[in-house]
Amino acid sequence: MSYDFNTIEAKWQAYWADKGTFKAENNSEKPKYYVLDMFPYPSGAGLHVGHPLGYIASDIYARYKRHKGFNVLHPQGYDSFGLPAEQYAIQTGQHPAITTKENIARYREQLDKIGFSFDWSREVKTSDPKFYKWTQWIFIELFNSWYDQDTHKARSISELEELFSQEGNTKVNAVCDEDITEFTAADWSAFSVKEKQAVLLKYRLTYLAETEVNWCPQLGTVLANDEIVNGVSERGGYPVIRKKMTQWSMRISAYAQRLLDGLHTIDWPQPLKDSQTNWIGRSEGASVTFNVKDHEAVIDVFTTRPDTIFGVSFMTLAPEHELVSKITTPEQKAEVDAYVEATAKRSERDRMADVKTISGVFTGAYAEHPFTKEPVPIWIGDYVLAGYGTGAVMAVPCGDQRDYDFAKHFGIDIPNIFEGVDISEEAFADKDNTMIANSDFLNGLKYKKAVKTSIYELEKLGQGKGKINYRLRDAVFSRQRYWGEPFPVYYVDGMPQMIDLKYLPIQLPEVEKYLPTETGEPPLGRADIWAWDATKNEVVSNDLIDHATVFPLELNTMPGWAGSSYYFNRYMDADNEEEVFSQDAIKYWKEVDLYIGGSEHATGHLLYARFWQKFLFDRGVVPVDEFAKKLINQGMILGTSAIVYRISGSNKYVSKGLKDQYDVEELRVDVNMVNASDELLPEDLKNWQPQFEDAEFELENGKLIVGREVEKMSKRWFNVVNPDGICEQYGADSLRLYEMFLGPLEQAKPWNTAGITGVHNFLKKLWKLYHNGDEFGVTDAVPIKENLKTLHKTIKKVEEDIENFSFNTSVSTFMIAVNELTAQKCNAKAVLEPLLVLISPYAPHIAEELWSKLGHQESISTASFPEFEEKYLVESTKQYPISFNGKTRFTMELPLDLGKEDIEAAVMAHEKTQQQLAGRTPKKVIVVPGKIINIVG
RNA sequence: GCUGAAGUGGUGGAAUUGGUAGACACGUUGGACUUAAAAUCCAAUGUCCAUUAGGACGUACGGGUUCAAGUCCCGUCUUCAGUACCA
Repeated sequence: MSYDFNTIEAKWQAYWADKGTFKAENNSEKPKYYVLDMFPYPSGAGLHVGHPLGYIASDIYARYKRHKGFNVLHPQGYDSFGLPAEQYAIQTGQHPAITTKENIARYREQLDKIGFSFDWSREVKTSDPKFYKWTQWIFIELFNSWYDQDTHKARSISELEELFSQEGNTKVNAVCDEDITEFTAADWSAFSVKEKQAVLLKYRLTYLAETEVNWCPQLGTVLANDEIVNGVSERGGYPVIRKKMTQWSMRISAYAQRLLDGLHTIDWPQPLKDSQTNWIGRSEGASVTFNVKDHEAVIDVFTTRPDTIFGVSFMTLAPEHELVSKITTPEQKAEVDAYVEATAKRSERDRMADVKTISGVFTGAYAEHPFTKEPVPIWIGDYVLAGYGTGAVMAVPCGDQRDYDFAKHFGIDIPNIFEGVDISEEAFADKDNTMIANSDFLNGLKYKKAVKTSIYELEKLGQGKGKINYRLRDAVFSRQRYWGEPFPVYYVDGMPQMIDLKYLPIQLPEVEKYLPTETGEPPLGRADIWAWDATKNEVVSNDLIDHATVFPLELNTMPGWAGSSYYFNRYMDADNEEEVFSQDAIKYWKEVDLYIGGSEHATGHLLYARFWQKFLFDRGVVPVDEFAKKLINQGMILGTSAIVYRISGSNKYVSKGLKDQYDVEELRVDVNMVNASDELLPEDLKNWQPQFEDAEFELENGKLIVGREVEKMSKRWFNVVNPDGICEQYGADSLRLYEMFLGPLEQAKPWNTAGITGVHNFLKKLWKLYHNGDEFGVTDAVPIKENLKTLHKTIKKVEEDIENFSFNTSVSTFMIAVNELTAQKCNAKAVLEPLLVLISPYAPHIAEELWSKLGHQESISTASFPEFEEKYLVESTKQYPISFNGKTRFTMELPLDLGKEDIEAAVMAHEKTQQQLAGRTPKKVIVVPGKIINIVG
């Protein structure tokens, strides 16, 4: 009976689906364990072999944990709102919901073939109204909250109103907009409803604000910082410009410090934590206020080096700074205007590409040094970024290289305030190893002391204070797109109003086209039925808008990260229609124990999800403030492209070894045509594409050998390998084993289909081990010692491997075990039965099949992982006495697979042992089979 | 520039964390079986010297610590990833 993997796999996949084998219960005697994958965006291209890598790893771990007696939650779903479906809709008119549905069906089919132990009864789709009802609800919760810096948590907005009516806003220490004016309790009660709403909006955790945004004209939308790569849009690579728009924003900056602190409590990869730390960008320093001479205006700057304040010889404002137009003198106006205009025109990309050119213009205005009262010239320069700090710097050329270069370039003074330091060539940025000089009260002080003293003196003057600045900006939450969550928001007299949970979800309206309108409004501006009747509480036709009872609805939609910021919690109670999830469910599952996914989400999804989790924690919705205890980034699987060499100007192809004799062009060809020896059959190439029909060949040793290149798996390189094909040809178990066998989970590694025969042969050998010819061959024979040694060594190794997530080495361990047991002619059930449980997480289908042949009625997933019994590994005790010439000379720890005989043989065989042992007791003996390597001590 | 990770056969990668370097697999070569192919099985496979026995050298490069270094320390080089005028 041969190993018929296609039949076996189809049989068990149907069995698992039918019996609901992997359905998790929300209560159990067993301890819980939650294993999660980052849910996929269902793209039209389907899965390639790189996509399931992380899913296979998490599936192995989930199945392992079930064997270890845990109640395992292992769900899957789809991040199904997004740009590609919308782009496709714009081009074809096809509704994105239809495209998305088709893509999901295709994904599901592909996923099912690999034999994952997902609990599909909990499936979520972010584009499903049943799901985005709760996305809208969380948005409303954010709207109804503010951040209290005294208690370090988000609180209900009604508590804030209470505070305002009792004591105004002067004592409230909230994270809020900067343009807050103070008011008393009396003022508050005198405010109109609209005025109150306007004030509260400045405090809410999600708020409307005129913000300068990254506008991408080609995509017709706003992009978040993490959606921009090298100054162009991540998707499409289109240029991005700065533009002011009224947008919803999320006050994530309120959580900057807690997002940093939380990193210490979670087991995530260090590089990922580092990039979040950099992204949040905490820096300690001081804010300093400079008065502008002959103006009412002041310039606030942030500096990390208040100790160098006496080294200030000029100030620089970002060209976009609001004071520029106010303070520029008439003489300088023309030059300044020209410069401002020039920088605005320059795209972000140009500005980044050229960081070396120094440019700037003097405004003609002067600020006053807070201590010396000397005039400080005010310049503008594009090396100062409007988006960081206050968009203005106090320039200390002797201590900062950029200020130094600027000063040199424009011939500005470079006063030296460092003791015994030469600054004739470059700035001195080293904080330590010097003392401050020429600085009045700071003279002779070292960095730390000087910082403290300078802040103290600034505070005395009322012109500065210690400050912690974060690079993290509030996150823009509006997108001018169709295929996203609609906001549950309508506008009365220009003020946003939330729609009550009772009437959610507010579903996406139908539109004729998915493009922005001619007047530049988002696609929802095309909807005819998109107004809110506040009496009937339903969406009605725009024609009915009367601004008394029927109002316009928000036209923007939410960004891609909205749904992915809490979906992991929704899985816990995915069908709940009353609540986002029940408190019972969330208190039982609490958080994700193991989260596996790509590192590209470091500063996007993973930061936003942590932010929402902390918010929901503050509001008592979730019991823990970090959503994932442990996270692993799986490495990308790369493609191994195949290259043929065409003699330039001809249609003749030469084998790789001959290419240097000619002037050749390289052409990528479909990797699936190439065999394990890099050989390509000329016939296959001729049949592949019409351009090769008449191809001629020059072979080496009768073969056409292709060149290889490792690069990202992509259609354009013809190096995409599809998992369905692999499953058909070798089976899902082979695919699963091979993906693990390729190398360490976290590492990037190239795919090469040829190598899969190794693991495939292993499965065939495994099958044979349980069979005797055509008969099932497992017996009740008593296992011999060697059998047990092999089994227990394998248990120990595999368990260690899984706990350490080194899945690649356990595949080798299985191969060794099966080879050994085959050589030992083992057919003992006592060995072969537990061995199946070990292999089952990796190759579940074959394990189920053999398990049922052993007479089990239940799925192997209910079996418990075998215990490792040390006694079969070593003869007696760990400290084993070694006798020599009839006398016990020393005891030693035995290597795992060595017995007493091995050691004694080694000792006897070692010529020098007698001399070495004469008169001393060795501390340690290094022994390998048949040989003593060294005696120490 | 900064931060992080890593350099081991023809290839992917092992190495109980300081103890036989190259497990396991691919590929290659030879052999068995077969009319043939596929499949399967057996053997060899780091480099160099030697007919053999055996020996020398070997984990990017140069030093060091140690009875013992791929592993620890110092210096150099290279590659990959992330980030970038952050005041």
